Amino acid sequence: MAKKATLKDVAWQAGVSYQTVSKVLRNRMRVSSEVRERIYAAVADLGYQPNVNARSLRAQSSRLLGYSWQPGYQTYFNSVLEQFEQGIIYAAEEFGYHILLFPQGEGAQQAETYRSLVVTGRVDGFILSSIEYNDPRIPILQQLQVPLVAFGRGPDENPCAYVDVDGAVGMQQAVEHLAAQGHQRIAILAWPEDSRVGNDRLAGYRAGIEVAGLPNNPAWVVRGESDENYGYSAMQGLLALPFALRPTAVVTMLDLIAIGAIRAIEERGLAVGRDIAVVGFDDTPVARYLKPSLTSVSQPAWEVGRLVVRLLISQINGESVEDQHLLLPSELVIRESSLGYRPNERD
Amino acid sequence: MAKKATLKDVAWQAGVSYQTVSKVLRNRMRVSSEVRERIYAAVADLGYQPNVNARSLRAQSSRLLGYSWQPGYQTYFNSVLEQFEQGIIYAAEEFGYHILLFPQGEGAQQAETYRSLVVTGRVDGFILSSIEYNDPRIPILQQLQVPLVAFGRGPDENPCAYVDVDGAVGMQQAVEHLAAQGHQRIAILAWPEDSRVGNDRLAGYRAGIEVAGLPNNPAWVVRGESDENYGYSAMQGLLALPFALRPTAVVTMLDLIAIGAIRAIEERGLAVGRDIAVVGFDDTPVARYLKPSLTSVSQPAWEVGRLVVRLLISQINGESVEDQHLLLPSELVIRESSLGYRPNERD
DNA sequence: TGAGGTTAGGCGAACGTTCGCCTAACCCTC
DNA sequence: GAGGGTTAGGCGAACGTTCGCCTAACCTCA
Repeated sequence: MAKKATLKDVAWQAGVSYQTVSKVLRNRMRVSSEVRERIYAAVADLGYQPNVNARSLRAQSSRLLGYSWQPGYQTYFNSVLEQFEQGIIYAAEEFGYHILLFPQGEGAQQAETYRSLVVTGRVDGFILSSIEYNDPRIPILQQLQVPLVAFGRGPDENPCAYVDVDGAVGMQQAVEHLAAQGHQRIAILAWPEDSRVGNDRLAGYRAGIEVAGLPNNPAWVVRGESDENYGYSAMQGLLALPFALRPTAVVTMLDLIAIGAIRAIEERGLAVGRDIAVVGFDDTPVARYLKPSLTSVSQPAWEVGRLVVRLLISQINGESVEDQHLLLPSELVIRESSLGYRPNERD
Repeated sequence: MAKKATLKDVAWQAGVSYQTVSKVLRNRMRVSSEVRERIYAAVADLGYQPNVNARSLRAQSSRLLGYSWQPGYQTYFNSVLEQFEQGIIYAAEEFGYHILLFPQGEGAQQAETYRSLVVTGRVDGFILSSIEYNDPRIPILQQLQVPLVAFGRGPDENPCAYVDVDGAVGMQQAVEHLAAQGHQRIAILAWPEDSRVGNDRLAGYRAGIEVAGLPNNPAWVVRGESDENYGYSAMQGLLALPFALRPTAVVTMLDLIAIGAIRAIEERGLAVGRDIAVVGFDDTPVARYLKPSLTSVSQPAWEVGRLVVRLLISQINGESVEDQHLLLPSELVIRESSLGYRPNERD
């Protein structure tokens, strides 16, 4: 690796002191245009770029943001987290920051990891995703008094700065859309009760049912984990209901769950859309390519990422002016799987 | 954020010079046990941890590894990349390194990004994944003469250090396993010809066919992209072949493609396993939970990650002793979807 | 013409380490 | 009891920046 150019090399070549070079490059000093040109020429010639480690030392700021997520959480179809990651990376880059990766560890050792990252000056702040009700990371980090923004709402009683997607609005849109298509009995393949995200979406479902004045039946609320087989077996269960109780539409928590449900529907010889409408969640890339294409609720994950970084950097810079709690709407994307419904009297 | 303790603070409290503290903590100096204890006591008391930025500056090494991958590449079911990421993170941590994230950018601007990362001292080396035949990143980085290890083989003529999984062996195992189950006509849902990974696996398929002495038919090699619908429609095509030519087993490039194929099979009223065997690839978590559970070829992605980091750090430390080209075997995991075959004369 | 203001640029210090050399004290040993 | 080796620890310098103060030169205007 070739020796890297330093301020002194540039200064020598331009015939000025190295501190002057530093100031000129950062527009901290007025100089004659002749000197300025000599400096820029030397910079270009030597390919000079300031050493970030020296800068970090001097400025006591590494311009690195730690990103912690829960590996294996929604490990399939996690395109939302992937988009979020992209969003934070690009937004950070715009501010001259980079993203340092560290997965959420276990228990007490976790606290030590965070402390170490902070106290050694590795990172200037933290981004957390995969937040759940009583996320252990939040109190630990708050105690360290380090800038922190989460993707997702934490415990209501002690909120840290966050950006989140309001899954309820998209879910409600989905239900209202299905009602508008003539569906009366709409089921939901929900998540376990300890999922805050799941409960928010479920609330949107209930709101939609209420607004549309549709019947409500506890049998239509099924709970399970994030896998295709849950969708498959839960749908089988719904299809086994007596015909008069059998839902004609189902909304889900994840495209993958919807895919499982579709498999059960087709196996039963019914047509998705025409006989039973299916709505996914997250609008993953597959949704568009399925046949029939899958109606899904999309999350502005990229935008969430950008905002998270914006908030975090404003915290780092000590400008705590902005509102540190943002909620972005989710949005229904209508495709074939929820269209073309023909009420059917046969079993 | 509380003021962080420095060497000088520790030294003051222990009553020695700060350089002595530095040396004692790194076992570079013999001291009386009394002094040693005073130092450790002060460290514990103040919660001292060395400032990484100062260290980086002095050592001219940031202990940061850049990780570049292609976002959106195999964006669904990318559990292999996820496991790989985990592997590099944990392995790096063991060596006191961290992973810096930056997605593969576009074109010429890309080169500048790499150069900047190197020349500013941000990273000590690079890890690349999603390598394809003529990956533009490799020559750029080689020109920068920076330590570099890839997950995947690059161009054969100018190989950089890599760790890769030999997909051919798992694919061949799959074909031989299917042959042992009595299958005679085995199809493959392959990738486009410009995919090196795909071609390697296809070669494994062909080797398996040959070893098992099975018939070969160009119609049984279908190519397409990584989505569920490709699996679905390609399988429909295979099922539409005249009965005597119709494959009784199909191997695929991805579990997601297998899921699409399964959908087509079941829609046709055939049973996966009994009528038509299906084999996925990557052994994603879904494979286990599908019904029937999915036979799949698993890749030791976590292990690949560890080895990549090992190689990279040995390069950084200038110990170029190890072999810098490692190939790990993939392995067939047999589940229900490839068992229970009953040759069938009906159409 | 000389006091005061502006301008272009220099210079010392500091951020927190690590490295290598220096020194004082002690211990042998002949 | 003087010379030489070992040991415990000190000290200056350097890594590459940024920051703030300093200074010489020139300009202005009474």
